[in-house]
Amino acid sequence: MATPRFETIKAHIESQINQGDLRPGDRVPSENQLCEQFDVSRMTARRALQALTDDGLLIRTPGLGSFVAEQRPVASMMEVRNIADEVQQRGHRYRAEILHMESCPADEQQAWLLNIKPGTELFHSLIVHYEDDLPLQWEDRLVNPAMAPEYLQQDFSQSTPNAYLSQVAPLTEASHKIEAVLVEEKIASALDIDRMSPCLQISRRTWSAKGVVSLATLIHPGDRYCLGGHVKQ
Amino acid sequence: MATPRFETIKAHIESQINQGDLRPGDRVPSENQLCEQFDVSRMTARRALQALTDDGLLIRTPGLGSFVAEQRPVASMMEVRNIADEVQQRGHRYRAEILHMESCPADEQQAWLLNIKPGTELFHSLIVHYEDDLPLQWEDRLVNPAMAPEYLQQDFSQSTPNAYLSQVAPLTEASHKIEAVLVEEKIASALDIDRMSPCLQISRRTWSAKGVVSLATLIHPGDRYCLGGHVKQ
DNA sequence: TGTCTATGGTTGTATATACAACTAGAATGC
DNA sequence: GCATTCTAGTTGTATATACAACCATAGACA
Repeated sequence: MATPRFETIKAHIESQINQGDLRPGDRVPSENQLCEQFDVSRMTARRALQALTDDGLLIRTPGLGSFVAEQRPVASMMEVRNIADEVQQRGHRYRAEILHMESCPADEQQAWLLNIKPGTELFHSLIVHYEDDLPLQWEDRLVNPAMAPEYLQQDFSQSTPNAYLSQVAPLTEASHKIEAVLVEEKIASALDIDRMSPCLQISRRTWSAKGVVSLATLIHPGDRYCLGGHVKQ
Repeated sequence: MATPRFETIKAHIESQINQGDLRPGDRVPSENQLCEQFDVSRMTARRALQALTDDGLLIRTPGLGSFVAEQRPVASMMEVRNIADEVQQRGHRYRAEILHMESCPADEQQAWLLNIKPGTELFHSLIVHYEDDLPLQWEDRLVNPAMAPEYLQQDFSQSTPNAYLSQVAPLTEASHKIEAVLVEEKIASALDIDRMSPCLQISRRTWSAKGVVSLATLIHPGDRYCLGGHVKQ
């Protein structure tokens, strides 16, 4: 039983939604219809629909049926977004300045966080992201070399580490911490702000199926960036 | 079938975890043990355990059993949490100082945000929340009087507006904005911080089934509070 | 015409059962 | 003593079945 049957059914419906064959508001086959279509028991069909509901793709109503959710689930701010896309979606020009990019041995804490042995070489990048000519984000990132061996060879002037890493090691898990901080002089000058202006600091650890991928500290000037989100139910 | 049986079992285990009868790492009764204990079928017991796993309270391993998760899941920051519960869960004493509590006419913008007519009387509260004797949150809240007519009569020295509102108008939707800011002198002194120290400001609009309930601005000293979260898949 | 009552279809809950995959520890054989 | 095999217990998947709660529609009835 390589992939469970309910996963197959789930994937089938999910792809129909993604490809537009099923549009928001459309009715999805009922549990019994799926039973016949895939030759499974009702509990199995049900499990597929339930999983899609948990993911926010479907809305099920007793007596009525299952329908494709009107609003695709809003990217919670927990979702790891790509700042280049964000900037371009706002209609501005994105560019990045790479300050630092090298391999260095992991100290005790870094090793623990990345789940590697202390002293192992890890990758370190330091990048400032710009919206037009205004610095928008300071990105300090440590990368588990086992997960992305080619990391240092990438060109991050146009793409972003985020985009690259999600390609080579699709993330399955992430933890975040969000704080308001003041920053040291080096960062302040890179972001072109006063040392006394408050910044939003996001510390993020990401996992792929095989383990910890990366450790990132993202710092935004408080007056140029905020996090937003909208949740239903 | 008022409350499903699996909900009962889930609640039972959840309370055991919350009360410390079951500690992180502890083993939870197996599916079969729960079957006997609650006189239900295995699928029902299983469903309770599965729900707890989805909530991040348990970790289940084939061949081994189900165990209380080491890390209590951090509420997604999208989730509207009750600061009183948060403080008490950390084992500290919660108290609140009510600075202001009255009804006043809605101006243009407030009316638009609360979806009421300009000039309508709305409720306004200003509360500082303490962890032990340290100010932890400045809460400036506007409430749609149609949703909670008794709002001004409540005693918020022990409970919180949050808790009260979620009782009288269970929320179905919320939108958030999170920023890093500096605060004015009045707020700084109420929070007992320097005017130059960065703060985390959360602006939150909440809906119930019947419409917009409330508009809150929450301000936390940057060095005393942060938002955290962990997402899987 | 309008109201009420079945009826069929849907999801929600629950049971009893079966087999597969995995783990730890005990029993066995060398 | 050591490695291997077996076994009991656990979770994961799947089936077949049953009844309850809910909804929209069609039909009966006034």
